[in-house]
Amino acid sequence: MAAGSPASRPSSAPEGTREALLDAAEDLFARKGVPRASLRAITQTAGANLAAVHYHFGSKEGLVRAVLSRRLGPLNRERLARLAACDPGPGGTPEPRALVTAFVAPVLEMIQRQRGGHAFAQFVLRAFSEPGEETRELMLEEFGEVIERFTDAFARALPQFSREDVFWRYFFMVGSLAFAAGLGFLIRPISAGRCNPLDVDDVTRRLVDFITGGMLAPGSAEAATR
Amino acid sequence: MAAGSPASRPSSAPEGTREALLDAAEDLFARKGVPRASLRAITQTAGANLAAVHYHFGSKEGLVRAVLSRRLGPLNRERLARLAACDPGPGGTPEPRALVTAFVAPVLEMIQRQRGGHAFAQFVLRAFSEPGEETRELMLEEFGEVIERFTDAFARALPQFSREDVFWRYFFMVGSLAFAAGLGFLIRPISAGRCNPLDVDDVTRRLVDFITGGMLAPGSAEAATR
DNA sequence: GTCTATAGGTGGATAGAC
DNA sequence: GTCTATCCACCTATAGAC
Repeated sequence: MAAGSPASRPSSAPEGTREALLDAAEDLFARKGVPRASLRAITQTAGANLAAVHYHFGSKEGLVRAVLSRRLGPLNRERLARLAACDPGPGGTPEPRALVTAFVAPVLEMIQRQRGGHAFAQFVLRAFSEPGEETRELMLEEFGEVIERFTDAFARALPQFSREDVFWRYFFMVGSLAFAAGLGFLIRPISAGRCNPLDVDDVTRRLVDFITGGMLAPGSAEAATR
Repeated sequence: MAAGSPASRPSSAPEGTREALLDAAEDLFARKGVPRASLRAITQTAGANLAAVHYHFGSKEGLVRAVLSRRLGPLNRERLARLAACDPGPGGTPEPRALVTAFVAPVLEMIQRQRGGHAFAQFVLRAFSEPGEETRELMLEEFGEVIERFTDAFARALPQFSREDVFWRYFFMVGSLAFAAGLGFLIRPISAGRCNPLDVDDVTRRLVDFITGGMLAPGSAEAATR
């Protein structure tokens, strides 16, 4: 075991190359942005060869998609599982705060627990805000079921609102979460160093408070019919 | 007038080159992202020469900074003016909803009224989420006074909350606004086409409803002292 | 599956004439 | 202030040996 350390033999773990590439790509995409993260830097970090990217993922874009899917899949499955757990069944009315927590908490916990979680969250926000259509299509595929199931649940939890209202509020919820998750460190300069973004339980509680208040807020849109 | 159209004489308006470069850069940065917007494409769109960028702005990064400052300055002055208008003076308590409106409305109105406003909003969101330190520093300089004045006003409007609470809620407000302003079109796939992001008055009302509800939400963070 | 070598293209930046 | 021409670094992608 001690002799012939695997680290010195890049080709000793053929099945590890793909994962190593994904790890390195995720880190570099997040830290430098996709356009500035070169395949040379990625393959070098992964201890792999430049051509390996094209063998495993076809292209740089394919690598981007694979990096996103790898984490978003499990994350959204976790969300759906928590949603199912707080659903009282047909006829019942789910608790709005529980729905918000089921949506928000898995993201912030991933950021805290998984290595590179914060960088990944920032990467997801940037992937959304990038102009290219392709990445965004993948994202919407990835989030499709979550959107459908959660907006359904909120519609039942908030019967006083129209379906349109629910979609808009769901959208605002996504926004505050995405911003807080990807750019949480900005709270430091904003608060002149008085707030700590690293206390994830605290941030989760605060964010759930805020979003729940927003979801439950009385609507002026319908009232102001003119 | 008809003879010798200015469009065919790029050098006929020497003082316009700088502004033309800013216009073209803003559009291309927003639509393609900074790294993929080449100086060649920018100068060609502006009807200027490649070297003009380095003459006027020193570098591509200098051009980025100039593009951001040009719009953020007036926007934030407008916010501060509206904030001053809804401040009842020392001893008085400002209306939370009015503060939220003063913060949010100028952004959405700019998006609607100014040419390229939507693209610019998306560009600002991306500038925040980009890893580079330099751009973010400029942004925080640009927003510094707005942060200070608005958090002060909210602290007076919401005396039941600690200063820390106010900073966090201000941060969440920025998140939902930034996401809604920069990625408002995402409401279409989310709502399966049922919501319209182009009705700015409607969006403003909905967003102000949501944020105001979040700002006023009872806090569980302090209560749960554990 | 992994490697080397290279093709083929584009980028930001600059020198120097006008 | 504006232009042309060019330098040099870098990128993605691929061909073909092992």
